[in-house]
Amino acid sequence: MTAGSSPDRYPLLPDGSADALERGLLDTWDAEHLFETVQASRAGARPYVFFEGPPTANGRPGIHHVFSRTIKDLFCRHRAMQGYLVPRKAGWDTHGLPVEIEVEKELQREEAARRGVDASEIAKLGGKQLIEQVGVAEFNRRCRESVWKYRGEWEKLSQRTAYWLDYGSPYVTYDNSFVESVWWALRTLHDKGLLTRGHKILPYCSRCGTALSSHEVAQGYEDVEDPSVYVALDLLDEHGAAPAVRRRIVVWTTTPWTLVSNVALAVHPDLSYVELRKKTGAERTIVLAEARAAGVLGADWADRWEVVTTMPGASLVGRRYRRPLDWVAYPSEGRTEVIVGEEFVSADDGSGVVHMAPAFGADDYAAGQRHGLAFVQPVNARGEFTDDVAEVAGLFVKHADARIVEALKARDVLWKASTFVHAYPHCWRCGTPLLYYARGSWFVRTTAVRDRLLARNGAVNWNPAEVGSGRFGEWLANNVDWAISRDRYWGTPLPVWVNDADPGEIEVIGSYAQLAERIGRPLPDDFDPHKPHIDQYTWPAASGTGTMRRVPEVIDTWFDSGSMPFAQWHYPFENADVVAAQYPADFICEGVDQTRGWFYSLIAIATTLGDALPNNGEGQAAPYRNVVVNDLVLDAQGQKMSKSRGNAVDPWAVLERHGADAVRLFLVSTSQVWVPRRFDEQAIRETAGRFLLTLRNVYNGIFAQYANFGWQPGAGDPPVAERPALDRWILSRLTQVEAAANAHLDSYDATLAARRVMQFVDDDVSKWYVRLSRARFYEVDGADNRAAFATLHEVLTVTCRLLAPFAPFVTDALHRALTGTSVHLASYTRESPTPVDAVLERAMDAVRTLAGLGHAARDVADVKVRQPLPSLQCVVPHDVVGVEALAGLLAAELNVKQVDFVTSTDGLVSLEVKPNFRTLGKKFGKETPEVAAAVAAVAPEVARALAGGESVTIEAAGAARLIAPEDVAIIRRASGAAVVQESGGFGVALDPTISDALRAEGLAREVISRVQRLRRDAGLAVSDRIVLGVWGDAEVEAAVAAHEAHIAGEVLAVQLVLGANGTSTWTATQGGDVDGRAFHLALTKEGT
RNA sequence: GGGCCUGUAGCUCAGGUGGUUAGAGCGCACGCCUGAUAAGCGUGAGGUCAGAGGUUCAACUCCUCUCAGGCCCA
Repeated sequence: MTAGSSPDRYPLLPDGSADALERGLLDTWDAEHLFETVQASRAGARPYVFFEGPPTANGRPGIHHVFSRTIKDLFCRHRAMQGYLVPRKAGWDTHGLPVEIEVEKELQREEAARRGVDASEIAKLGGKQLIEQVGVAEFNRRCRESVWKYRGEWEKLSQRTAYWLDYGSPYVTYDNSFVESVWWALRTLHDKGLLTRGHKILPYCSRCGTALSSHEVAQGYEDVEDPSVYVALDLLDEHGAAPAVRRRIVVWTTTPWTLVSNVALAVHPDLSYVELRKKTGAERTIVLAEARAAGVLGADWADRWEVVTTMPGASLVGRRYRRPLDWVAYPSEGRTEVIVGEEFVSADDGSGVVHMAPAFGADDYAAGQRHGLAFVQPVNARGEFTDDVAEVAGLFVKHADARIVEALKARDVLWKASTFVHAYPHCWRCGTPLLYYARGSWFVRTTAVRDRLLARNGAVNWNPAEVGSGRFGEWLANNVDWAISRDRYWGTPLPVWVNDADPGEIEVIGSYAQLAERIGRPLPDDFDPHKPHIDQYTWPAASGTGTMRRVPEVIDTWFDSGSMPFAQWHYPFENADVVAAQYPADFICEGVDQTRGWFYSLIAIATTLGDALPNNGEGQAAPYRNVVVNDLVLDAQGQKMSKSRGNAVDPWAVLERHGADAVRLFLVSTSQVWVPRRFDEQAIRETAGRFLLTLRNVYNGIFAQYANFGWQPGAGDPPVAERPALDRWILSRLTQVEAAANAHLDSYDATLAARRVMQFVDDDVSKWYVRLSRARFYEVDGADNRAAFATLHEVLTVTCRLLAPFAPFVTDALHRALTGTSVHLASYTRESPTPVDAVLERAMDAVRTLAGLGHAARDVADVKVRQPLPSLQCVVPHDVVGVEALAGLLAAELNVKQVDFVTSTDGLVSLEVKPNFRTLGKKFGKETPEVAAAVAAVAPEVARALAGGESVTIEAAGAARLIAPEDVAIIRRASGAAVVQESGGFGVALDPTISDALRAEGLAREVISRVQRLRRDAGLAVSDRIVLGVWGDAEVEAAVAAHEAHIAGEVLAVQLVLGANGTSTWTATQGGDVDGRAFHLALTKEGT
C-alpha cells in the first residue's frame, strides 16, 4: 500500500441523510447561480422549446406535482446537456372558478362569524348574493390575492425537487399584458367568424343563479325520489292526421315538467320496436322498444298483448306524433312533433323512446342542433315557468310536476306514473336540485376547423401514442363548439361590446389602444381590465342609436392557459421575434386529465388563430411537437389519493425521508409514466434507495477510498486497448448504455432510459466489474492498478452524466468529487466513446453464465468457495468465441486451479439436438410436431454431423426429410464423473476432488479470512502492518507454513510467528476451528 | 352507455415481427464472502401468463367475448 499523498483528492460523500446532502447542494447551486450559468452557457445555441403548463397556486402542491415536474425537468435537463438552449419560463394560472370558490368560502366564514351562525347556513344563501354584498371589486381584489396563497410553497417544492424553472419572470394570466394578448386572440377569432353566440346546456342552480362546473356537480350527487312517468302519445299518419284507429307511442321521463317544452321524440335506429295490440281489447295499439315490453307492461305482457309488427327504430324516424301538452306555442322556426333517430337512446330503462326538450338537456340540445328542432324555453333564470305558460306560471319547475301529471291524466295521455330513487345532482352550496338549462353563451367555432384540428393532432408525437389517437383524437373527432363564456366574476373579461338598442351590433375589442380610441380618451394609469372596472367603458353605437356596453361574461380560464404560447410574451404587442423563435413547443408534459384541458385549449386556439401566429400556417403542426402524458399517482394500495380519504402523501415528509433523487428515480423508473403508479415508501427504499446506495458504495467504498492513496488520471494510465479484458468489457458496456439511454430520452422514454442505466450500475458495475476487480484497487502504482482506477473513474463519471437528469443531486456531488465540475454543465454523451466490442461482451456474458453454473455445482458438491478445487470443464454454444481468454477470471471467481473449454469432439461432451420450430414450422407445416420429435431423437453420429454444419436426411412422418443445420440447436452436455450443471447450451463439469495440497491451500485461505476479520474487529486501518501469530492444530500450522508468504502478503504481516503463543502481548487474539481442527490467531499492530 | 388504459411469481415489473424450460428485482429459504462491512455476492423454491372461445402445425403474444381495476366522457 502506498501512502496517500493527498488524502482528500476524492472527497467521500458524507454519511448523513440524502436530505442533508441535497440541501447542501441546493446551497451550492444557489451560491454558484448554477441554473443561470447553465442557461447562459447555452446562449445562442439551438433552442429546445419547453412550455410550462401553469398551475394554480391556490392549493398545496402534492406528490403528483412532483411526478409531472420530474418528467418535465428530466427531459429539459437532458436536452440542455445535449447542448440545446432550453427556455424554462414559469407561469401561473390565476383566474377561474377554483379561485372564486376559495374566496367564496372565506366570505362565508366571515359572514357566519358576523352573524354567529354556522357557515353551512350562510352557504345556503347562494354564492352570488354574498359576492354582490361585498361587491365585485372587493371580491376580485381578494381573488387576485388568494391566487398567491401557496406560491411560496410551490416555489420551494420546485426548488427542493430540482425542478429548474425561471421564476424570476413568470407569466401571470391576470396581468394586463397577458389579458391584452388574449383579447387580441379573441378579436382575431371574431374577425375570422369563429367567435359566435349560441346556447349551451349547463347544470344550473336556480337559487344561486349560476351554472356549475362539472367538478362542482360531482360534489353534489344525492339519492332522491323523483317521478317516473310514462305517457302514450298519438302517432299521426303520413298526412299528419290522426288515424282512424288510435296508435300510440310510449315515452318515459323522470322530469314531467320538461314535457311542457317537448318538441320531438328520439328512438335508437338500430333497436327493435314492437307494435302491440291488447288481446281482449279494441283495435288501438301501442309502440315501444321490444326489449322494454316486460319492463313497462309486466313480465307476463305476452299473455295480454299480441305483437302486430316488429320494426327497427329507423322506420319510426320521421313519423309525426302529437305532443302531450300544448301549453306553449311553438316558435315559427324549427321542426316540431317529429320522431328522430339518436344513438344515445338505450333499451336499459324507460320505453326505448326518449322525449326531447332541447332547452333542458344536453342530449336533447345536441339532437336539436342535429335535426333542426325548435327551441322552447318557457322557464326563467329563477327556475320558474314564465307567464307564457298560464297553467303553471310562476311555479318552480320541480314543484309543477304534480299539476302536470294531473293534466296528462285529464288528457288521456298518461300511461302510468310512479316514483323511483336515483342519484341526482344538487347544488353543493345550497342543496337546490340542479336544472339542466340552456344558457346564452359565446362559442369558439372549433367545429369549423375540426379537420384541421385532426390534421395537426396527427402530426404530434404523443407518448403514449394511444392518447393522441384514442382519448384525444376521439374527443377532437366528436368535437363540439367550445363554450368560452362564464357567468362569473374573476376571469379575463370577454371583450365584446353590444349595442343595448340592437343586440345585432357587436364589436370585439382587440387591444387597450383600441379601447382608448373607442372611448375617446386614454386609459388611466391604473387601468384594470377586470370586472367591474372594465364595465364602466361604454360609447355611443356607430349606428347612431344606443350605447355599446360590454357583455357581462368572463371567459373560460382554459382559454387563458391555451393562449400562453403568445400571451406569455405579450404577443403581438411585443416580442414578435421571441415568439417566432420559440413557437411551437418541442415538448410539453402534463397529466392525462389535461386532455380536455390544456392539451385541448392549446391546439384549439392555435388552430383557430392559424397564421396569425408565426410558424403556424396551414399544414403546420400543433403548438407542441412532442407530448408526454403522465398518469395518476395512487397510494400504496392502488387507491386514488385524496384529502377526504386521508391517504394523500405529504411531499415534504417523503423528501425528507428519502431525498429528491430517490423519489424522482422511483417515480420515473417504476413503470412507464403513462401508467398509474402506486406510491409506496417501502418500494422507494427497496428500489431507488438501494440503487443509490450501491452507486455511493462503489464511489465511497471502492474508488475514493483507494484512489486517495495516490491515483489520479494521468499519462501513466494504460490506453484502453492495453487494459485487461475486464476493463475493456465494462467500457464497451458503458458505451452501449450511454447510447441507449440517450436514444431512449430522445424518444421520450424516460423509464427505459433510467432502467437501462440503473441495471448497468447494479449488474455490470457493482455485481461484476467491481467485485472481480477489487484486489486491483489495493495498490495504486502498477499498470494493472492504474488501468482499474482509470476505468472506474471513467465509468463513474459517465454514469453520473447519464443519471443526472433523473437524480440531479447525488450525481452532481459525485461528478464534482470525480472531476471538480458540475454534472449539469457536462455533455450528456462523450464525443469519442470507447468502441463497442460485441465479441468480448458476448464472451463475458458466457463467463457470467458459467460462473453461475459453477456456483450451483459447488452448492451441489457442498464445497465452499474458499476451498480450491482442481478443475472445471466448460461447454459453450459453438457461436460463442473468445471465452478462453477469460478463463482466468472464471478460475478466480470459482476458485478452481484449471478451467478448460471442451468441444463436441471431446468424450466428455454429449450432444443433444433441439428442434428449431421457427424454421421447421415453415418447412413442414402440420407435420412439424412429428418431424421435430424425429429430429430430437437422431443418433449421435447424425447429431455430430449437424453440429459440424452438414445437412442430413432423416425419416419422419412417413417420408424422408432434409434437415439443415439451422433447423436445430445443438446442446453440448458435459458428462463424466464430475458434478454437472447446465442451462441453455452452457454447461460446467466441476471436479470436486480435494487433494492434500488443495486442502492445505484451503486452510491457508481460511486463516487469511479469519485474520482479516480479526483485523477489522481490532479496529485496524486497511493499511496497517501487523505481526501475526498462529498456533494450534498441526495440519493448520503446516498449511500456514506452506503458504506463509502468501498469507503474510494478504494480511499485511511483516512477521509471522508460527507454532507458539510465546510471551508476546497480542493486541487481539481469537480461537476457532475449521472442520474440527482448533487453532488460535493473534496479532499486534506493527510498532506497538 | 361510449372511449382509452391495465390485468404475467407473495409484491413491483420485463416479455420485437406467434416457435416449445415465461424472465428480473424485492421479499422468502439456504449458502457464500469478510480490504464496499449497519455493505457485497450466489443458489433455490414460487406462475392454469384474469377467464372463455376462435385462428394456427404452434398463442403470454393475433381475433372475439366475458370478468375485475383505473382514467376520461356522457
